[in-house]
Amino acid sequence: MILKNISVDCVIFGFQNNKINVLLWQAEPGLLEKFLTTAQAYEESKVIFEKNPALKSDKFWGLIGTHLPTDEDLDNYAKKILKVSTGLKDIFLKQVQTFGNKNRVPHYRVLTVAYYALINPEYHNLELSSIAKSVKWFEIDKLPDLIFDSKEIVFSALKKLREEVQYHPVGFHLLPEKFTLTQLQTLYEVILDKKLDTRNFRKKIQNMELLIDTNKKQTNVAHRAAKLYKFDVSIYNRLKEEGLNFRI
Amino acid sequence: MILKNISVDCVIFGFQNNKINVLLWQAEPGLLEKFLTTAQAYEESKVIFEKNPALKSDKFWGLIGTHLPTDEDLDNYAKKILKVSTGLKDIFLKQVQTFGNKNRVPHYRVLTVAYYALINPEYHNLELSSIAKSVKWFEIDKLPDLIFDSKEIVFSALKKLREEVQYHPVGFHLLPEKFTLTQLQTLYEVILDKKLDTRNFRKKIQNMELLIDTNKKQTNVAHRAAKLYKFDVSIYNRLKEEGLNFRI
DNA sequence: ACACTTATTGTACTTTATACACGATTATGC
DNA sequence: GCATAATCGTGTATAAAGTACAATAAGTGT
Repeated sequence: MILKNISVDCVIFGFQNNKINVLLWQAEPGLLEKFLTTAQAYEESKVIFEKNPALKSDKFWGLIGTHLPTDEDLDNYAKKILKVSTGLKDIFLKQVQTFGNKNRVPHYRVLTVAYYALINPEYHNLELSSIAKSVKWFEIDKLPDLIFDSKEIVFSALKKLREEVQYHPVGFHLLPEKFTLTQLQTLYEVILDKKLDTRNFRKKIQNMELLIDTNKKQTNVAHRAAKLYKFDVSIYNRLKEEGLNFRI
Repeated sequence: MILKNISVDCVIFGFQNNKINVLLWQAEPGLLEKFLTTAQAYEESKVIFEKNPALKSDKFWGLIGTHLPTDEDLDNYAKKILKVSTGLKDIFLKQVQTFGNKNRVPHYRVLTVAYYALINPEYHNLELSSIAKSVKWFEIDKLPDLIFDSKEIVFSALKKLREEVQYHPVGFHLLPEKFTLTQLQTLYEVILDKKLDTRNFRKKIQNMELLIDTNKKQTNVAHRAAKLYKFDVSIYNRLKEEGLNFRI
């Protein structure tokens, strides 16, 4: 059984080509349910799709999500959706908010609990996902038309990420395991939409003592190779508890 | 019609006797609905109560809230609940998160969208509320047993308030229109659960240029009367946009 | 006048933020 | 092998903000 009035949608962020990207899909009736839940829920979900022509449109992209089954915990179901749509587990995932205006979706009443996820580009394995054919990355400032209020949800999630990144060490989930200081700086610049001073940025980061020099360097770059760093997990965990100040 | 799987609950915070207080009630079947919605919804809600003996218990206190009707916007309905339960409107109100574990409420499946509200003690007019007889203030560290996972919801809301207060000018909603610097400091001390240095606190606040001296003083106090301040609304609004840094 | 209670204020020191520019290193093309 | 192109990596001086700390002022009540 599914809860017809409740959907769970994921705003999946990636960081590619020095841009924030969002993973979207063209909803195919019942596709997610096939991998996530029971045959009955699959059928129920197809009925909902049939009744709502707007949902079937292949002209519109939307957020990856589906109705919540009665026998699933909310947070955990969001994790499952991520697993099915990216092929990955143990991804950073956080609830954004619940959208519940009465006319946000035509013809039927549904509340959407939105989550956002951050994906490390090193482990993008979309080929391994169950719905690989229907999904695609879009740069955040080049989004296509989105169905219903999905664009509002994306930008609410982005706003939340932007706030979060200033006080908690979350942005790091968007980086590969080993990364350069320039990558880290660019990530912050992109999320905060602000140019940062390199020397001051490095001073600040290094004062946190969060980074460990891996003694490795970039290879195959046509310029001076940058050092590669990784995170000190124990300090990372402490900062996650205590918060950090990255209002720059 | 009401959405049987969705409830909206409000964690209403007040600041009295130098303590954070929470407004709770002993749910009476259909009471809120009577004032909020249609006769039909009232009947439906009573049926839900009848089917779930735990909901009728008068041994337990709980959060003020009810099921969401199909024809109400989510955020707006939370506002209505506040109006009915406190007699006040234009109250600070913010969504906390949605709680959706499958077994959080016995015998039926319900997601709770939680909000928190901050009430200015000057305008407590609980006598004027429609459900005045069933509600009561409790100090946050002397809560009674709460029904279901309500206590978890209260502390999630408190955590959210505690985070919010460090970066946005929200705590001020808990103060009367004119207040002393000592009141303001105590408020921060209570929310952050931390002793603050008076001189440094005042320096910090006054650097924000947020306060206006009303040229009035406390009366009827058996000691030197403190000056009364109010907020500069334009600077308050600017800080609401830009954020502030109150990590002390 | 005196005791009692809370309000108000300043300074020295430490830490953090900001503004700013050039030599070092690597791959490539000639 | 050497010039070029591209990015990497670093230091210092100044300003701003945070921290630690305690005496005097202004009311009320007796």
